[in-house]
Amino acid sequence: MIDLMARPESAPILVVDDDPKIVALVRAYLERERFRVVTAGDGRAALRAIEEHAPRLVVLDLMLPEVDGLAVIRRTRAMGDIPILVLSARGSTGDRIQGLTEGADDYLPKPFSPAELVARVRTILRRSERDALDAAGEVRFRAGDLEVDLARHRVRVAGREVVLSVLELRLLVALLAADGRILSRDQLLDAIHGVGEADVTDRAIDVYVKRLREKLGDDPAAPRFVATVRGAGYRAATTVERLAPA
Amino acid sequence: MIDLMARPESAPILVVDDDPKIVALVRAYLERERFRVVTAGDGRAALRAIEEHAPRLVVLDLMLPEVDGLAVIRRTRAMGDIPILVLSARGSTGDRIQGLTEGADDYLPKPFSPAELVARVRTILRRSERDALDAAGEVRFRAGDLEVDLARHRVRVAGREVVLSVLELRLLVALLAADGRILSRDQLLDAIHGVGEADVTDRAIDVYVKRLREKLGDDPAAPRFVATVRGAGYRAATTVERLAPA
DNA sequence: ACGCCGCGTCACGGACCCGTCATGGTTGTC
DNA sequence: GACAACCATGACGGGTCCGTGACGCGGCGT
Repeated sequence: MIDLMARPESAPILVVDDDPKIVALVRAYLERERFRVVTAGDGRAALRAIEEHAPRLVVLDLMLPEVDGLAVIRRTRAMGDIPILVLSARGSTGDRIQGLTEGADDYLPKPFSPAELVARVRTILRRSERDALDAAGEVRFRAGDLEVDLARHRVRVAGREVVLSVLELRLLVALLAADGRILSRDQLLDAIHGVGEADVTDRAIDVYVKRLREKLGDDPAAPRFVATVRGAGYRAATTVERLAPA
Repeated sequence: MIDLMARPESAPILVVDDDPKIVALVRAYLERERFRVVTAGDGRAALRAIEEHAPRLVVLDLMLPEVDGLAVIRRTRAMGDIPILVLSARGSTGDRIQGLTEGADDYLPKPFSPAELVARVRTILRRSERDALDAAGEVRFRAGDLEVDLARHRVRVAGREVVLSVLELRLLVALLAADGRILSRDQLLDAIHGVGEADVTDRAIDVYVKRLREKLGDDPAAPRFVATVRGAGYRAATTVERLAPA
C-alpha cells in the first residue's frame, strides 16, 4: 500500500540489538524477504540511525546498553509514525507490558522463528500503511501543472481532467510521495499492490508507467512527470508540492 | 443537549486516561496533527472537562479511578452527540463489547500506533460531522444544475422537479455530502440504511445508482452527477456546493 | 382483495483493466 | 563501433467489475 508520510517504500527496516548474532539473524530473515535492513548495536546508535535513515519499521530489543530501549521507543514515537516491533528475552511479561504501554506496535518474545518474525513484520507494515493512507486520505499533490487528489481519485493536467485506473493512481502517488527519490520496480510493486502481495513480474511496472505517461501526456525522452532512471527505477521528474487538505 | 453548531472545528479533543504516559503520548500524536487537546486523569475530571470544553471527541480509557469509564460514556452520551473513542489495555474483548454496546463510536486496543489512532480519530470526526448535518436536516446542495433540499425532500435538475424515493435521496445526499470523496459500496449501504443495518448485497448499490441516474438523466459513461470509480465505489462527479439552510 | 410502487436479487453481456510476451530502439560499455 | 543490457511499445488473452433488464417479494393505499 501507499505510504504518504515521507516514509517511502525504499525506507529500510532498522534492527536494534546488542547481540550481534541476533542482529545478523534478523537481518538475514528480512533480507531474504527483500526488505532493506540497517542495524544498530546500542540505543545511541539506534537513535542516530533513526534520524539518518527514517526507517519504515524498527525491530527493537528492549535490553540495550548505553540508551535504554524504552528511551528509544519514546524518541522514535516523537519522530513520527514509525511502527515498532519489540523483541525481548524470554516472555518476561514486565518488559512486554512496559514496551506496549510505552507505544510499541507489537511484541515478539525470544526465541522466535523466522516465519513468525517475518509474519509480524508484514502485519505491522500492512496495518500501519493502511492507516497512514486512511489518516492521510485528504492528501493532495501538485507537481508542475499536475494536480492529484487521492481521496477524490481525481487527477488534472493543466486543468484538464484525466481518468486513471486505481493502480495507475497508486503508482503516481507513490512516485509523488517519494518526492523525487528513486523507487525501484520492486518498491513500486509493493507500493501498488501491498507489501509482499505482488505475484507479478517487475516488468509490469514498465507497462504501468507507459500507460500512466500516456494518460498524462508525458514523453519518456523529456519527462515532465515520470522520469526513468536507467538500471534503478523511476522517480518523479518535477519537484512535488504537498497541498493542504481540501 | 449541546448545540451542534456551538461545537466548531476549534473544539478540542478530550483525552482521558489515568496513566500520564498514555495521556502524553496521545496528546503528542494528536497535536502533531494540529488538533487541540485537553486532558483528564480520572472520570470525575473527565466529566468536568466535558462540560467546560464541549469537546468534539472524547478519547477514553475504560479503566479509570474515581468514576468508571462506562459511567463517563453514559454521562457523555446524555450530554449530546459527542463521539467517543474507547481505548483499552490489551485486547480484552470484554471491554470492547461493553464499551461499544454502551455507546462508544469506535474501539482501539492497546497497543496502538500513532497512525492508527489518528486514522480512527479522523474517521470518527468525519462520520460524526456528517451525521450531525444529517440530523439537523437542514441540508441543501447544489452541484452543477442539480439542487437538493433534504428537509423538503426536493430535487431539481435544471429547474425541473425530480421525484426520488427515500433511498435514492439518501444515496444522492451521501454522495454530495462526501464532496467528491470516494464512497465504497459498504459505506453507501451504511449511509443509506444505517450503520450495520444492511442485510443486503453491496451490489444493490449498483441498482440504486442505476435508478438514481435514470431519474437524474445521468449517463454512466459521461457522468454529470454520479461517477463510478472502478474497483473502489462511487463519488460525486462535479464539485458540490453546500447551501445555507433555507 | 387487488394492484401499484419501491426494494433487492440474479444472471448476462460488455467494458475495462491487468499482466505477459515479443519486438525494436536506446543507452552505456568495452 | 559492436555488443549487452535495459527500456518503450504494441498486441493479446484472461479476468474482474460494472450496467442493465427481468423477476419476485412485500407493504400500502385504494
